[in-house]
Amino acid sequence: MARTAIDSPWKKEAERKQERALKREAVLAAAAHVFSEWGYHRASLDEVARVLNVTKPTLYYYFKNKEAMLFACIQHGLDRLDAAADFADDARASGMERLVAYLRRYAAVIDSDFGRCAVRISDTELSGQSRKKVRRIKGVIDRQIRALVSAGIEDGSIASSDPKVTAFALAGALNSIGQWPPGEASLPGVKLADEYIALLVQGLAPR
Amino acid sequence: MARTAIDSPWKKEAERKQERALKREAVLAAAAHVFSEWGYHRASLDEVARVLNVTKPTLYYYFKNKEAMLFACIQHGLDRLDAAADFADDARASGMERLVAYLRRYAAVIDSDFGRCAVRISDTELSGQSRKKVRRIKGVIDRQIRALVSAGIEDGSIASSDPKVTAFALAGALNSIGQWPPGEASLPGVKLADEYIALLVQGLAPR
DNA sequence: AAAATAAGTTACTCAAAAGTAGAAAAGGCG
DNA sequence: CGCCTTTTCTACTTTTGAGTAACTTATTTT
Repeated sequence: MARTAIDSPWKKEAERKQERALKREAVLAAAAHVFSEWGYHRASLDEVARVLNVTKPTLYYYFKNKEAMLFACIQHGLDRLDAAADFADDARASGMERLVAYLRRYAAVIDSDFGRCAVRISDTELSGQSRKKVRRIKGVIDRQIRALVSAGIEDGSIASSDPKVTAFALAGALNSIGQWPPGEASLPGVKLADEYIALLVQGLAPR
Repeated sequence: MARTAIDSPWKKEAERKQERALKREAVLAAAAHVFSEWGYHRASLDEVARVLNVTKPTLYYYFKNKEAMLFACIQHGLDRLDAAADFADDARASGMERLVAYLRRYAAVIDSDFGRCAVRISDTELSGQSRKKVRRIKGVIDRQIRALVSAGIEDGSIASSDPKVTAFALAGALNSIGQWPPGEASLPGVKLADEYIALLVQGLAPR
């Protein structure tokens, strides 16, 4: 008779590892929520713990320290922004179409706790190596946007004199969505993002 | 023989009051510089004092506490943004022309320490009455932009479906100029602002 | 010259929040 | 059961920086 997978102690260990990973993620989500609401310094770990119905030392069982939590939050947010590129890889679409698809996804990410962390909290809060990593990912994202702008210029779907500045301006405009205090908006995030993007695409001047 | 104005004790008192006011302004400028560079919480008053070649208690001779300094910085920045409206009162100009003039001035203010303080530091750092005042001024500025957008819609120089959202998006896009770390820009602030504004006016789509 | 006032300093207190040591549950496993 | 590992807690220590008390020095006024 074969041993059942359920009875295997190895399985149990994997399960526990998974539970630990889930709890770690829960800590991270709570941290992202509190950080993005209060800012990094005003956010206390006691508050993060309270949200999770645990005590502060428990958090330290999952993360080395407060900065490690912030780094993980920002990195996760940036990774999701980076992954927005997957929405822009339709080879048949024009540069403009791909850019707009990218930006819509980008805006959706920013309208989340991790996105707000990535966009609103200065990377100068991080020290040394972490800051370097964050800056690298930000550079990757910037180049993604720039590449889409350039592609649009090439195929004639976008007019821009300077892809670098345009990319920064686009990111900056969308990032400002993350500044809206939740509730102030009075518009669902997606609707708001579409209005922003429409402005950026069409411009203020009548056509 | 008449007593000379120079010997008048009253004159001297006025002079001293003026010197005190100048010093207070110097403290404020130093605070704005340090706050906008490090953020409110990471900025220490010891650092502000060091910049001025004095010691921390001296600062308390000019301001009640750290929050009062922040409030004054933000208020001053917002007042200058508000005053940008003076650049938009040419009655012969179209709504679009007046809006662009306003935005150019707005961007110039943001590219200063006080502007960066006003735009980057969350008003949730302030408590009670101060926050209320700041929010009021922000509301005034928002309505100024919105009014210009509406005027442009009326006279046909601006195309927009929603002045409220458009005003927010414009402010958000320009505010992001304040996020550029000084030096990263590699462009003089004015040039950068003009590129931003050109994008907002013309849009990405070719005409 | 003496008194009063302004301006600034040294040397502290105090509070808040990060981070830690070590005990205590909780649960699996021989 | 009794041992071992994992997880969490209580009860601290430590650090940082805001804020203050009380003294010193310079200046002005009477």
